[in-house]
Amino acid sequence: MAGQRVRTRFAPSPTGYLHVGGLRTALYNYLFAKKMNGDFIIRIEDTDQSRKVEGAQRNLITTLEWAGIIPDESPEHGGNCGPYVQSERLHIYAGYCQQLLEDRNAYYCFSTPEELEENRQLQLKQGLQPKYNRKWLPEEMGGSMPSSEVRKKMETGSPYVIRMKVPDYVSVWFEDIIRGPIEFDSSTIDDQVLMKSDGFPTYHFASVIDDHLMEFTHIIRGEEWLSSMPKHLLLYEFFGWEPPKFAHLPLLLNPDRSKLSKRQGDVAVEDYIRKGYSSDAIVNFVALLGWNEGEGSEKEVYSMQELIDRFSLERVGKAGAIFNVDKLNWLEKQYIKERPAEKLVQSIRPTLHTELEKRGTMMPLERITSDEYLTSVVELMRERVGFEHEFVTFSSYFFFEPESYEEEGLKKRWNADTNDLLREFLPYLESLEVFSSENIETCLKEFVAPKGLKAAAIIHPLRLLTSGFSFGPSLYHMLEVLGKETVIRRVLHGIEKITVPA
RNA sequence: GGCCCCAUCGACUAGCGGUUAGGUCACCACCCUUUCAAGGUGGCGGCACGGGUUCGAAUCCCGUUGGGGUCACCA
Repeated sequence: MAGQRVRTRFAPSPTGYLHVGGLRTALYNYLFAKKMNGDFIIRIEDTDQSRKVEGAQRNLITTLEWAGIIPDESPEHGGNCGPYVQSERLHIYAGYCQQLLEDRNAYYCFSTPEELEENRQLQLKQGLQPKYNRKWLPEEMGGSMPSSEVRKKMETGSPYVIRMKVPDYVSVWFEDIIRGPIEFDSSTIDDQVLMKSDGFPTYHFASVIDDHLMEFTHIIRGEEWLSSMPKHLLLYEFFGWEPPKFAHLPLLLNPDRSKLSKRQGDVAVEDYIRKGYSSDAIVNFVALLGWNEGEGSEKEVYSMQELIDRFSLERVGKAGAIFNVDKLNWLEKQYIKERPAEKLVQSIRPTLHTELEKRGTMMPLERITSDEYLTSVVELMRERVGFEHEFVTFSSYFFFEPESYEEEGLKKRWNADTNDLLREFLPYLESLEVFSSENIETCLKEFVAPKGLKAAAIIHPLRLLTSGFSFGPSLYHMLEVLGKETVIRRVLHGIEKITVPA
């Protein structure tokens, strides 16, 4: 094991969308592998045919790649340890199962689900812990079932499962990278089903076989798997394999501290993508949910590369963490503030075009879709938006005429003279040769000074008429970007429309 | 209920025997300012409890409480 190349895996079942908890598990696996110059692999655990969802595999991988988590091996990328889909490895499991049977570490069980349930109820009624009663444990393995009975059932073609024979009263011990030593008593665990009656392996069996065959050095997975460790460890022992190192991650929690689940908010990564979160922010946020670099670091914003450089499993916490959107929102803003304008421009274009198709604009199309124009908008708005799409939706006045004027603003900023004042100011604006923020500012101040008025008397109404809102970026800069024509048109139109509040 | 895991501000966390218990988000106030943001300054707010060990415990040990996970022919 020493000196071996690190290999980690993310092994989702294709039953739906990628859960944010799954994203974090995948991320930690990825970060650890990359930090150690190793490989990160995706394996699909589709041993439950009934839960399989069409397209889920594709979706899982696409979403991970969106997040920047690119596998070195996967069903879609290939690799030397394939196939990477468990339903294509059935013959492998069958072989290993046969070995277990021969070594008397596993046995056939013909109990029906109804029988099992009945037994369970009975035990419950007697105040006992529900546990398989080992009815079909053969005589030669210490049970009470004669092998003739087993053979008889076999010959009649009765459906069966194969169970592992858990040794009585042995202590199973291992050292978790995150949690330290953990010990279990085998008497508390059941004779786990290894092979289901449909011929498919259970998770426990398939994952142990594959983890070994695919040569993973570290298994990093959610805490919900901690309690099945003894079963897995016993299997490694049966086969005489050296188990990999294990790290069980703390769970992601709902605000009420239960395991993060639907019905208490969004849990699918796609939900957050749809809302407009960037992979930068999501990855950064999720990485910090359970990990920090410690040593007095006060860094909050990490790129993927920085995470790779600094990640370590030893610094993953033990306690569950609540998925709190406030911090995510803040991170998203940090990234928007830092992101190069070209990138922002590029990413808002699609939103802009769909909006333009829907609404139509009075502004020159070539101008408002130009790099130059969009860059100005982005620079003016980047500290004021929470999501990239808000460059278009939240500040739509850069592209469309205001459809209404904020009522609160009107009430506060309008008086009987306002319309006349604006009408009088218009020619001054119109006379500006160069419609720059500096010129607009001087012009406005020179207009207002002799009247003994404050600049605010005209600043606020001007903002209201040109944007429809009482808030926004620096007025002079905003007007410059909008351009003389648009500004004059909007003011004129506004004066017509607005009647002075009584 | 059995087994297992966990426990520092509302949230994410630093802390690994001696700190005025630090940072970030959120919240509040002030400053900056034409508005809104951004930014700056400050504030609010925490070691679950009880026993030990120790000259000294947030830190080590035990217990209590609380929370979570898991007990499937699901993963």
